[in-house]
Amino acid sequence: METILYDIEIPLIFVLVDMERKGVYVNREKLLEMSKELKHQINLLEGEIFSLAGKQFNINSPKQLSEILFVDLGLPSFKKNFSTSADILEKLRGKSEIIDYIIKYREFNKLLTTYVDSLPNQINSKTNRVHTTYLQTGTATGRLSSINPNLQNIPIRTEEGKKIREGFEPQKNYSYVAFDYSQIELRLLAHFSEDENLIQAFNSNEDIHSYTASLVFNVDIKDVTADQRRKAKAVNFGILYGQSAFGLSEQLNITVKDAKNFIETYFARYKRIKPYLEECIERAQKYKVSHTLTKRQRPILEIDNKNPMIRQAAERLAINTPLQGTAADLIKIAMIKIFAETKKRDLKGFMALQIHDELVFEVLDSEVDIFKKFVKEIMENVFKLKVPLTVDIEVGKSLSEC
DNA sequence: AACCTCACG
DNA sequence: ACGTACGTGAGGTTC
Repeated sequence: METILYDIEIPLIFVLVDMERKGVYVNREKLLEMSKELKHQINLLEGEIFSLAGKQFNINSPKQLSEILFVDLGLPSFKKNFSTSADILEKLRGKSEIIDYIIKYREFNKLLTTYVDSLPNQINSKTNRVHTTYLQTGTATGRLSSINPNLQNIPIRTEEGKKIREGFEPQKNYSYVAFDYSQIELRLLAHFSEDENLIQAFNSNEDIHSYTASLVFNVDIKDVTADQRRKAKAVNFGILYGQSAFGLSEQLNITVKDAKNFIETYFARYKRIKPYLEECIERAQKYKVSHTLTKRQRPILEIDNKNPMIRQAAERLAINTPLQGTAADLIKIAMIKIFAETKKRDLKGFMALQIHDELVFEVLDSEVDIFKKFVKEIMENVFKLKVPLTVDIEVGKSLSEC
Protein backbone atom coordinates (compact mmCIF):
# COMPACT_ATOMS: atom_id res chain seq x y z
CA MET A 1 0.00 0.00 0.00
CA GLU A 2 2.73 2.43 1.00
CA THR A 3 4.14 4.52 -1.82
CA ILE A 4 7.86 4.69 -1.35
CA LEU A 5 9.50 7.69 -2.96
CA TYR A 6 12.89 6.30 -3.79
CA ASP A 7 14.49 9.63 -4.63
CA ILE A 8 13.69 10.77 -1.12
CA GLU A 9 13.93 7.66 1.00
CA ILE A 10 17.20 6.20 -0.18
CA PRO A 11 19.46 9.25 0.18
CA LEU A 12 18.02 9.84 3.66
CA ILE A 13 19.50 6.53 4.77
CA PHE A 14 22.98 7.98 4.37
CA VAL A 15 22.07 10.98 6.50
CA LEU A 16 20.64 8.75 9.21
CA VAL A 17 23.57 6.34 9.22
CA ASP A 18 25.95 9.29 9.45
CA MET A 19 24.04 10.72 12.44
CA GLU A 20 23.96 7.34 14.17
CA ARG A 21 27.67 6.81 13.56
CA LYS A 22 28.67 10.20 14.97
CA GLY A 23 26.38 10.11 18.00
CA VAL A 24 26.20 12.67 20.79
CA TYR A 25 28.39 13.19 23.85
CA VAL A 26 26.74 12.78 27.24
CA ASN A 27 28.59 14.00 30.33
CA ARG A 28 28.60 11.02 32.68
CA GLU A 29 29.80 13.03 35.69
CA LYS A 30 27.07 15.63 35.40
CA LEU A 31 24.39 12.94 35.23
CA LEU A 32 25.90 11.11 38.21
CA GLU A 33 25.70 14.33 40.21
CA MET A 34 22.07 14.78 39.13
CA SER A 35 21.30 11.19 40.01
CA LYS A 36 22.44 11.68 43.62
CA GLU A 37 20.38 14.84 43.99
CA LEU A 38 17.25 13.31 42.44
CA LYS A 39 17.49 10.21 44.62
CA HIS A 40 17.74 12.44 47.67
CA GLN A 41 14.64 14.39 46.66
CA ILE A 42 12.75 11.21 45.82
CA ASN A 43 13.56 9.82 49.27
CA LEU A 44 12.14 12.91 50.97
CA LEU A 45 8.98 12.77 48.83
CA GLU A 46 8.55 9.08 49.57
CA GLY A 47 8.69 9.85 53.31
CA GLU A 48 5.97 12.48 53.01
CA ILE A 49 3.77 10.21 50.91
CA PHE A 50 4.06 7.23 53.30
CA SER A 51 3.37 9.50 56.25
CA LEU A 52 0.20 10.92 54.69
CA ALA A 53 -0.91 7.48 53.50
CA GLY A 54 -0.35 6.05 56.98
CA LYS A 55 1.61 3.14 55.55
CA GLN A 56 4.33 2.09 53.13
CA PHE A 57 3.45 0.89 49.65
CA ASN A 58 4.89 0.83 46.12
CA ILE A 59 4.23 4.31 44.74
CA ASN A 60 5.18 3.05 41.27
CA SER A 61 2.25 0.65 41.29
CA PRO A 62 -0.86 2.38 39.95
CA LYS A 63 -2.91 -0.40 41.51
CA GLN A 64 -1.55 0.17 45.02
CA LEU A 65 -1.59 3.95 44.62
CA SER A 66 -5.24 4.04 43.53
CA GLU A 67 -6.12 1.90 46.55
CA ILE A 68 -4.50 4.51 48.81
CA LEU A 69 -6.06 7.52 47.06
CA PHE A 70 -9.58 6.36 46.31
CA VAL A 71 -10.21 3.87 49.13
CA ASP A 72 -8.00 4.73 52.14
CA LEU A 73 -8.09 8.51 51.67
CA GLY A 74 -11.53 8.53 50.03
CA LEU A 75 -10.64 10.97 47.27
CA PRO A 76 -13.23 11.30 44.49
CA SER A 77 -12.57 9.35 41.31
CA PHE A 78 -13.91 10.88 38.13
CA LYS A 79 -13.89 7.82 35.94
CA LYS A 80 -15.03 4.27 36.50
CA ASN A 81 -11.50 3.01 36.40
CA PHE A 82 -9.22 4.15 39.19
CA SER A 83 -6.78 5.94 36.93
CA THR A 84 -3.96 7.79 38.65
CA SER A 85 -2.70 9.52 35.51
CA ALA A 86 -1.33 13.06 35.62
CA ASP A 87 -4.53 14.75 34.40
CA ILE A 88 -6.57 12.99 37.09
CA LEU A 89 -4.04 13.91 39.78
CA GLU A 90 -4.14 17.50 38.53
CA LYS A 91 -7.89 17.62 39.24
CA LEU A 92 -7.30 16.26 42.75
CA ARG A 93 -4.78 18.97 43.61
CA GLY A 94 -5.84 20.78 46.78
CA LYS A 95 -7.98 17.86 47.96
CA SER A 96 -5.01 16.35 49.80
CA GLU A 97 -1.40 17.32 50.34
CA ILE A 98 -0.40 13.86 49.14
CA ILE A 99 -1.30 14.75 45.55
CA ASP A 100 1.42 17.38 45.23
CA TYR A 101 4.00 14.96 46.60
CA ILE A 102 2.91 12.21 44.22
CA ILE A 103 3.06 14.52 41.20
CA LYS A 104 6.60 15.59 42.15
CA TYR A 105 7.61 12.01 42.91
CA ARG A 106 6.37 10.88 39.51
CA GLU A 107 8.27 13.68 37.74
CA PHE A 108 11.57 13.04 39.51
CA ASN A 109 11.31 9.27 39.26
CA LYS A 110 10.62 9.45 35.52
CA LEU A 111 13.62 11.70 34.93
CA LEU A 112 15.83 9.48 37.07
CA THR A 113 14.92 6.10 35.61
CA THR A 114 14.39 7.00 31.95
CA TYR A 115 17.24 9.47 31.49
CA VAL A 116 19.66 10.23 34.32
CA ASP A 117 20.37 6.64 35.33
CA SER A 118 19.80 5.13 31.88
CA LEU A 119 21.77 7.31 29.45
CA PRO A 120 25.21 6.67 31.01
CA ASN A 121 24.67 2.94 30.41
CA GLN A 122 24.19 3.64 26.70
CA ILE A 123 27.54 5.35 26.22
CA ASN A 124 29.57 3.40 23.68
CA SER A 125 32.96 2.57 25.22
CA LYS A 126 34.82 2.91 21.91
CA THR A 127 33.46 6.32 20.88
CA ASN A 128 32.57 7.57 24.37
CA ARG A 129 29.29 8.80 22.87
CA VAL A 130 25.63 7.76 22.73
CA HIS A 131 24.44 6.37 19.39
CA THR A 132 20.70 6.18 18.82
CA THR A 133 19.10 4.23 15.97
CA TYR A 134 16.66 6.06 13.74
CA LEU A 135 13.82 4.05 12.24
CA GLN A 136 12.85 5.39 8.85
CA THR A 137 9.89 3.14 8.16
CA GLY A 138 8.50 2.69 11.65
CA THR A 139 5.69 5.23 11.80
CA ALA A 140 2.29 5.51 10.16
CA THR A 141 2.72 9.11 9.03
CA GLY A 142 6.27 9.16 7.66
CA ARG A 143 7.99 10.56 10.69
CA LEU A 144 11.22 9.06 11.94
CA SER A 145 11.44 7.44 15.31
CA SER A 146 14.44 6.95 17.56
CA ILE A 147 15.31 3.94 19.72
CA ASN A 148 18.02 2.57 22.04
CA PRO A 149 17.97 5.21 23.38
CA ASN A 150 15.16 7.43 22.17
CA LEU A 151 16.82 10.81 21.67
CA GLN A 152 13.65 12.46 20.40
CA ASN A 153 12.14 12.80 23.87
CA ILE A 154 14.87 14.42 25.95
CA PRO A 155 13.12 16.41 28.72
CA ILE A 156 12.56 20.15 28.28
CA ARG A 157 9.20 21.07 29.82
CA THR A 158 10.13 21.22 33.51
CA GLU A 159 12.96 22.94 35.34
CA GLU A 160 14.48 19.65 36.53
CA GLY A 161 14.04 18.16 33.08
CA LYS A 162 15.94 20.98 31.42
CA LYS A 163 18.92 20.26 33.67
CA ILE A 164 19.31 16.91 31.93
CA ARG A 165 19.99 18.80 28.72
CA GLU A 166 23.06 20.33 30.35
CA GLY A 167 24.55 16.85 30.18
CA PHE A 168 24.53 16.88 26.38
CA GLU A 169 27.65 18.74 25.26
CA PRO A 170 29.36 19.38 21.93
CA GLN A 171 33.04 18.41 21.64
CA LYS A 172 35.79 20.96 22.29
CA ASN A 173 35.66 24.01 19.99
CA TYR A 174 32.22 22.97 18.75
CA SER A 175 28.74 24.35 19.50
CA TYR A 176 25.26 23.00 19.10
CA VAL A 177 23.21 24.87 16.52
CA ALA A 178 19.49 24.02 16.59
CA PHE A 179 17.06 24.92 13.81
CA ASP A 180 13.37 24.47 14.33
CA TYR A 181 10.42 25.00 12.05
CA SER A 182 7.99 27.46 13.62
CA GLN A 183 4.40 26.14 13.68
CA ILE A 184 4.94 23.98 10.64
CA GLU A 185 1.73 21.98 10.94
CA LEU A 186 -0.47 25.07 11.35
CA ARG A 187 1.29 26.60 8.34
CA LEU A 188 0.51 23.46 6.38
CA LEU A 189 -3.11 23.75 7.49
CA ALA A 190 -3.10 27.29 6.10
CA HIS A 191 -1.51 26.06 2.87
CA PHE A 192 -3.86 23.12 2.28
CA SER A 193 -7.05 24.89 3.37
CA GLU A 194 -6.14 28.14 1.60
CA ASP A 195 -7.93 29.97 4.41
CA GLU A 196 -7.38 33.68 3.88
CA ASN A 197 -7.33 34.62 7.55
CA LEU A 198 -4.92 31.88 8.53
CA ILE A 199 -2.66 32.73 5.59
CA GLN A 200 -2.84 36.39 6.62
CA ALA A 201 -1.94 35.42 10.18
CA PHE A 202 1.33 33.86 9.00
CA ASN A 203 2.07 36.55 6.45
CA SER A 204 1.67 39.23 9.12
CA ASN A 205 4.34 37.47 11.20
CA GLU A 206 2.22 37.78 14.35
CA ASP A 207 2.21 35.18 17.09
CA ILE A 208 -0.34 32.70 15.72
CA HIS A 209 -1.99 31.90 19.03
CA SER A 210 -2.41 35.59 19.91
CA TYR A 211 -3.72 36.20 16.42
CA THR A 212 -6.31 33.43 16.81
CA ALA A 213 -7.25 34.77 20.24
CA SER A 214 -7.79 38.24 18.81
CA LEU A 215 -10.14 36.79 16.19
CA VAL A 216 -12.01 34.41 18.47
CA PHE A 217 -12.40 36.84 21.38
CA ASN A 218 -12.81 39.83 19.10
CA VAL A 219 -10.16 41.99 20.74
CA ASP A 220 -7.15 43.86 19.43
CA ILE A 221 -4.11 41.60 19.24
CA LYS A 222 -2.22 43.78 21.71
CA ASP A 223 -5.02 43.38 24.25
CA VAL A 224 -5.04 39.58 24.20
CA THR A 225 -4.63 38.25 27.75
CA ALA A 226 -2.41 35.31 28.68
CA ASP A 227 -5.49 33.22 29.39
CA GLN A 228 -7.08 34.05 26.04
CA ARG A 229 -3.86 33.08 24.30
CA ARG A 230 -3.68 29.82 26.21
CA LYS A 231 -7.20 28.93 25.13
CA ALA A 232 -6.58 29.91 21.51
CA LYS A 233 -3.42 27.78 21.50
CA ALA A 234 -5.43 24.78 22.70
CA VAL A 235 -7.99 25.32 19.93
CA ASN A 236 -5.28 25.73 17.27
CA PHE A 237 -3.67 22.45 18.23
CA GLY A 238 -6.97 20.72 18.85
CA ILE A 239 -7.98 21.43 15.24
CA LEU A 240 -4.88 19.62 13.94
CA TYR A 241 -5.97 16.46 15.74
CA GLY A 242 -9.71 16.69 15.20
CA GLN A 243 -10.44 17.29 18.86
CA SER A 244 -14.11 17.39 19.96
CA ALA A 245 -15.81 20.03 22.11
CA PHE A 246 -15.74 17.52 24.95
CA GLY A 247 -12.00 17.02 24.58
CA LEU A 248 -11.36 20.74 24.56
CA SER A 249 -13.58 21.26 27.60
CA GLU A 250 -11.63 18.60 29.50
CA GLN A 251 -8.32 20.11 28.54
CA LEU A 252 -9.21 23.69 29.40
CA ASN A 253 -11.41 22.81 32.36
CA ILE A 254 -14.35 24.72 30.88
CA THR A 255 -17.91 23.65 30.11
CA VAL A 256 -18.66 21.67 26.97
CA LYS A 257 -20.96 24.51 25.95
CA ASP A 258 -18.15 27.07 26.14
CA ALA A 259 -15.79 24.72 24.31
CA LYS A 260 -18.35 24.19 21.57
CA ASN A 261 -18.73 27.92 21.33
CA PHE A 262 -14.97 28.41 20.96
CA ILE A 263 -14.72 25.90 18.16
CA GLU A 264 -17.72 27.34 16.32
CA THR A 265 -16.32 30.85 16.58
CA TYR A 266 -12.96 29.55 15.38
CA PHE A 267 -14.58 28.05 12.27
CA ALA A 268 -16.56 31.25 11.72
CA ARG A 269 -13.35 33.32 11.73
CA TYR A 270 -11.24 30.89 9.73
CA LYS A 271 -13.94 30.12 7.17
CA ARG A 272 -12.09 27.63 4.96
CA ILE A 273 -10.88 25.35 7.76
CA LYS A 274 -14.05 23.36 8.34
CA PRO A 275 -14.68 22.69 4.63
CA TYR A 276 -11.04 21.63 4.29
CA LEU A 277 -11.28 19.19 7.20
CA GLU A 278 -14.44 17.76 5.66
CA GLU A 279 -12.64 17.36 2.33
CA CYS A 280 -9.93 15.36 4.10
CA ILE A 281 -12.58 13.00 5.43
CA GLU A 282 -14.37 12.73 2.07
CA ARG A 283 -11.12 11.94 0.28
CA ALA A 284 -10.41 9.19 2.80
CA GLN A 285 -13.94 7.82 2.26
CA LYS A 286 -13.36 7.74 -1.49
CA TYR A 287 -9.82 6.38 -1.64
CA LYS A 288 -9.40 4.68 1.77
CA VAL A 289 -6.06 6.45 2.17
CA SER A 290 -4.78 9.83 3.27
CA HIS A 291 -1.76 11.27 1.57
CA THR A 292 0.90 13.88 2.11
CA LEU A 293 2.40 16.52 -0.15
CA THR A 294 4.81 13.97 -1.69
CA LYS A 295 1.96 11.44 -2.10
CA ARG A 296 3.08 9.29 0.77
CA GLN A 297 -0.01 7.26 1.57
CA ARG A 298 -1.51 5.96 4.76
CA PRO A 299 -4.39 3.47 4.63
CA ILE A 300 -7.50 4.71 6.47
CA LEU A 301 -9.43 1.48 6.47
CA GLU A 302 -12.01 2.20 9.18
CA ILE A 303 -13.36 5.37 7.60
CA ASP A 304 -16.79 3.76 6.91
CA ASN A 305 -16.95 1.65 10.07
CA LYS A 306 -20.46 1.42 11.50
CA ASN A 307 -19.13 1.89 15.01
CA PRO A 308 -19.09 5.69 15.44
CA MET A 309 -16.13 5.56 17.78
CA ILE A 310 -13.94 3.64 15.37
CA ARG A 311 -15.15 5.72 12.45
CA GLN A 312 -14.45 9.01 14.21
CA ALA A 313 -10.97 7.82 15.13
CA ALA A 314 -10.38 7.15 11.42
CA GLU A 315 -11.67 10.62 10.58
CA ARG A 316 -9.12 12.13 12.94
CA LEU A 317 -6.38 10.22 11.15
CA ALA A 318 -7.66 11.58 7.85
CA ILE A 319 -7.30 15.11 9.24
CA ASN A 320 -3.96 14.71 10.98
CA THR A 321 -2.00 12.51 8.58
CA PRO A 322 -1.59 15.04 5.74
CA LEU A 323 -0.34 17.64 8.22
CA GLN A 324 2.00 15.54 10.34
CA GLY A 325 3.10 13.51 7.31
CA THR A 326 3.82 16.51 5.12
CA ALA A 327 5.87 18.12 7.87
CA ALA A 328 7.87 14.88 7.98
CA ASP A 329 8.30 14.93 4.17
CA LEU A 330 9.58 18.49 4.20
CA ILE A 331 12.16 18.04 6.92
CA LYS A 332 13.42 14.83 5.28
CA ILE A 333 13.95 16.63 1.97
CA ALA A 334 15.72 19.43 3.86
CA MET A 335 17.98 16.90 5.61
CA ILE A 336 19.07 15.40 2.30
CA LYS A 337 19.85 18.81 0.85
CA ILE A 338 21.71 19.95 3.95
CA PHE A 339 23.77 16.75 4.05
CA ALA A 340 24.76 17.22 0.41
CA GLU A 341 25.62 20.87 1.00
CA THR A 342 27.73 20.04 4.07
CA LYS A 343 29.78 17.60 1.99
CA LYS A 344 30.05 19.99 -0.93
CA ARG A 345 31.39 22.74 1.33
CA ASP A 346 33.69 20.26 3.08
CA LEU A 347 32.51 21.35 6.52
CA LYS A 348 33.43 19.64 9.79
CA GLY A 349 30.03 20.24 11.40
CA PHE A 350 27.42 17.48 11.25
CA MET A 351 23.80 16.68 11.98
CA ALA A 352 23.47 15.33 15.51
CA LEU A 353 19.73 14.99 16.13
CA GLN A 354 16.39 15.12 14.32
CA ILE A 355 13.40 15.81 16.54
CA HIS A 356 10.49 15.89 14.07
CA ASP A 357 10.45 19.61 13.30
CA GLU A 358 13.94 20.41 14.55
CA LEU A 359 17.49 19.67 13.45
CA VAL A 360 20.44 19.94 15.83
CA PHE A 361 23.97 20.19 14.45
CA GLU A 362 27.31 19.89 16.21
CA VAL A 363 29.30 22.62 14.53
CA LEU A 364 32.91 23.76 14.65
CA ASP A 365 32.83 27.24 16.22
CA SER A 366 34.40 28.84 13.16
CA GLU A 367 31.65 27.32 10.99
CA VAL A 368 28.67 28.44 13.09
CA ASP A 369 27.83 31.49 10.97
CA ILE A 370 28.08 29.50 7.73
CA PHE A 371 25.78 26.78 9.09
CA LYS A 372 23.26 29.29 10.42
CA LYS A 373 22.96 30.79 6.97
CA PHE A 374 22.76 27.82 4.60
CA VAL A 375 20.76 25.46 6.83
CA LYS A 376 18.10 28.10 7.48
CA GLU A 377 18.04 28.91 3.78
CA ILE A 378 17.52 25.27 2.79
CA MET A 379 14.89 24.58 5.46
CA GLU A 380 12.82 27.68 4.74
CA ASN A 381 12.88 27.16 0.97
CA VAL A 382 12.46 23.42 0.91
CA PHE A 383 9.06 23.83 -0.71
CA LYS A 384 7.14 26.89 -1.89
CA LEU A 385 3.96 27.09 0.18
CA LYS A 386 1.17 29.67 0.26
CA VAL A 387 2.64 30.87 3.56
CA PRO A 388 6.28 31.42 4.48
CA LEU A 389 8.10 28.65 6.35
CA THR A 390 10.19 30.16 9.13
CA VAL A 391 13.03 28.59 11.07
CA ASP A 392 14.24 29.68 14.52
CA ILE A 393 17.89 29.19 15.44
CA GLU A 394 19.52 28.62 18.83
CA VAL A 395 23.25 28.25 19.51
CA GLY A 396 24.76 26.88 22.70
CA LYS A 397 27.43 24.91 24.53
CA SER A 398 24.91 22.36 25.73
CA LEU A 399 21.49 21.13 24.65
CA SER A 400 19.92 23.16 27.48
CA GLU A 401 20.92 26.36 25.69
CA CYS A 402 19.10 25.33 22.51
C1' DA B 1 3.19 -9.71 27.04
C1' DA B 2 -0.26 -6.48 28.44
C1' DC B 3 -1.12 -2.46 30.83
C1' DC B 4 -0.26 2.04 32.89
C1' DT B 5 2.17 6.08 32.88
C1' DC B 6 4.87 9.76 30.91
C1' DA B 7 8.95 11.86 28.20
C1' DC B 8 8.96 14.41 23.49
C1' DG B 9 7.03 16.74 18.78
C1' DA C 1 -25.35 5.51 27.11
C1' DC C 2 -20.86 5.61 25.20
C1' DG C 3 -16.40 7.90 24.43
C1' DT C 4 -14.20 11.71 23.21
C1' DA C 5 -6.58 14.67 20.35
C1' DC C 6 -2.39 12.91 16.36
C1' DG C 7 2.47 10.51 16.29
C1' DT C 8 6.18 7.97 18.94
C1' DG C 9 9.54 4.78 22.81
C1' DA C 10 10.82 3.43 27.55
C1' DG C 11 10.40 2.00 32.37
C1' DG C 12 7.80 -0.14 35.89
C1' DT C 13 4.15 -3.39 37.51
C1' DT C 14 1.21 -7.16 36.93
C1' DC C 15 -0.24 -11.53 35.14
